[in-house]
Amino acid sequence: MEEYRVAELSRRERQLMDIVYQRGQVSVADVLEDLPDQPSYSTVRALMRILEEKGHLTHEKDGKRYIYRPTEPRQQAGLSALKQILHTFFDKSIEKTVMTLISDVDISDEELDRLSELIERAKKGDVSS
Amino acid sequence: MEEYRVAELSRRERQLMDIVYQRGQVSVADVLEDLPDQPSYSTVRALMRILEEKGHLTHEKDGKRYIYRPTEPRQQAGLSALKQILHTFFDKSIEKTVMTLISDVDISDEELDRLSELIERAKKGDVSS
DNA sequence: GGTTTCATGCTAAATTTTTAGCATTTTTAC
DNA sequence: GTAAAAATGCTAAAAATTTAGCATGAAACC
Repeated sequence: MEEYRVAELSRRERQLMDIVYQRGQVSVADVLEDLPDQPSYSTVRALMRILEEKGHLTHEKDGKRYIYRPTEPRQQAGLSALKQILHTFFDKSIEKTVMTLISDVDISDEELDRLSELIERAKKGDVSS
Repeated sequence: MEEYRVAELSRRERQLMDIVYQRGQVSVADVLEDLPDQPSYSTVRALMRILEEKGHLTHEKDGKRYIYRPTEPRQQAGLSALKQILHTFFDKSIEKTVMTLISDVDISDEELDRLSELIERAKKGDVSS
């Protein structure tokens, strides 16, 4: 299986893969719906085919249309993306990253509580995700 | 000032901006050094100029060469990048994101401790970054 | 079954991106 | 000051990406 390397994707390809990962699975119509500018149906289909050729997508038939899914699992692709950002913007520091998350992104008290628990469990060596 | 929207960058442009953000400031030679494939000096310079035209970079003279910096601060650009990833891969959940960070990225016990403190302080309403 | 609808398959043109060459300018060294 | 070295400025070609058109095939409706 081809690994999902966002760095190797073109602008549009990246945009489509983001939609695919965000939705989990998509039809061409779904993708078109999420694109802020709307290229033609043909355009999107051509790109989906290219992404499939490159190994980033697979499809199966659902009635008369294709449903596309990423070949690399969401969790794994998300991890790669996070690592990239850690390296580029946060000196590979998880601390700096989490700091930014909890101070600059809206977060509820409940979520903070769950975060505490998460970290306490991690301290005890329970790192099941 | 032009906001740094990674989604609007081409493949190479993104690659260069990543190097700029990772290093903080760069000369053309620095960038060239960090590129895995090495295009010509002219090539990199042309791209830096384009990025400057688009408002993502500025330069100042250092002796006889240019030193480029991002116009948008690193912290802010990092936040945008994180938000994008949260949306695409983690259903906008900080919890899911941090879970991935602490379970799938190498992290020391000391770092976990500092993370705890960080979150405890945030709970008390201290969100200074 | 025939027709309509809605999807894909394939191809090629338009545009954008990426690249490098050569001229020019600025600094450095003598 | 002059020459050499090392940078930038500008331009245009090559390559890749993005786009859409038209042909074809499958499902839905009557």
